[in-house]
Amino acid sequence: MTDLDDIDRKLVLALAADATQSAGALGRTLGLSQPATWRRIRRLYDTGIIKGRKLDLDAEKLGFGVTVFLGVKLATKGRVSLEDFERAVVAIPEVQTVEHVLGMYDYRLRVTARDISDFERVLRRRIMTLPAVGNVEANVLLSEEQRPGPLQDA
Amino acid sequence: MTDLDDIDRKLVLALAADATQSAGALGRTLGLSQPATWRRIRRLYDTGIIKGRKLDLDAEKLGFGVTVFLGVKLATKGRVSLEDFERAVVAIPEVQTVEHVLGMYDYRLRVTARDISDFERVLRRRIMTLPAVGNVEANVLLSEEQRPGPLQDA
DNA sequence: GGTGAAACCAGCACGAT
DNA sequence: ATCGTGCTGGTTTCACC
Repeated sequence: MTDLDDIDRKLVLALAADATQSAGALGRTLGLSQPATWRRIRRLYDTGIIKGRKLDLDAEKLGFGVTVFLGVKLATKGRVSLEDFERAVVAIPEVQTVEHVLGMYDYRLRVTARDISDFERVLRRRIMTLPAVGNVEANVLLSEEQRPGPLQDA
Repeated sequence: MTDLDDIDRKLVLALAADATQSAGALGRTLGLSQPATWRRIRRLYDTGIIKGRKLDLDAEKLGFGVTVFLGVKLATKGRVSLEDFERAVVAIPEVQTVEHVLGMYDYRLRVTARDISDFERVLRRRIMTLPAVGNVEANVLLSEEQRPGPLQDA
């Protein structure tokens, strides 16, 4: 962990809500000059607290109307099984996120497809044929809401 | 869905990989002038295909070392139950994502905490006391990988 | 889509507190 | 150690063709 002062925390919060804001605009709302604000942001990058900026895309408008979360339990799980599975799963373009987890499942996948029949194709031809795959459970995404996270009152 | 031409698709792909790139730099690699590139990016914003730019933060460096996915099954689920649950759950600062899903669970929550004992506090005092909450299943995040998504060959 | 230009911003000096 | 001022080159964002 790295400790941040009050201003850094406000900067991270403001940028987390909208990373488009400029250093000058942020500084104005915080009562800081533009270079001072910029230096703090750069320091947040340099220390790795901010890893980068990512686009927030509308999957539906891009033609991908179906998002499904898959919980995958491996049938066998030595070191080789995990590595084989991970290598194979990241080669599937429809897989957006691969989460290695501990609990009822071994992996959690976020899969996106054009429609339900497209998803069936991905499931049957790509997911079910993954090495060492055991039980698979699916949850179809209806709606999603992102929250600022626990930093707000930290 | 909105249809994009080849250049727009390349723009979205390039920006999805690194949203820091300038319109000028992108235009140079695509053989387009800087304002033309910028107009295309702005059109992607205006049509809502690009919803915004978000920070990619290192939760661990911010002092939140534990991330847990919770699958929540509601005990009762009329319209009121869903609304009550959603209203209560978005008020918990540790909840980063609320996903309404169809399948074995009704909701999937991404919860982040400082450590395991901090997570236990959130689970016992905030999650388990949510209105209409039934069965809860947990998966602890070990590692996570983001992929570009299926647009690459569309 | 291109060109040109204005306003703005990033990024780096230097000096002050 | 960090802020502020002043500056330069690049970027955004507007004209108009």
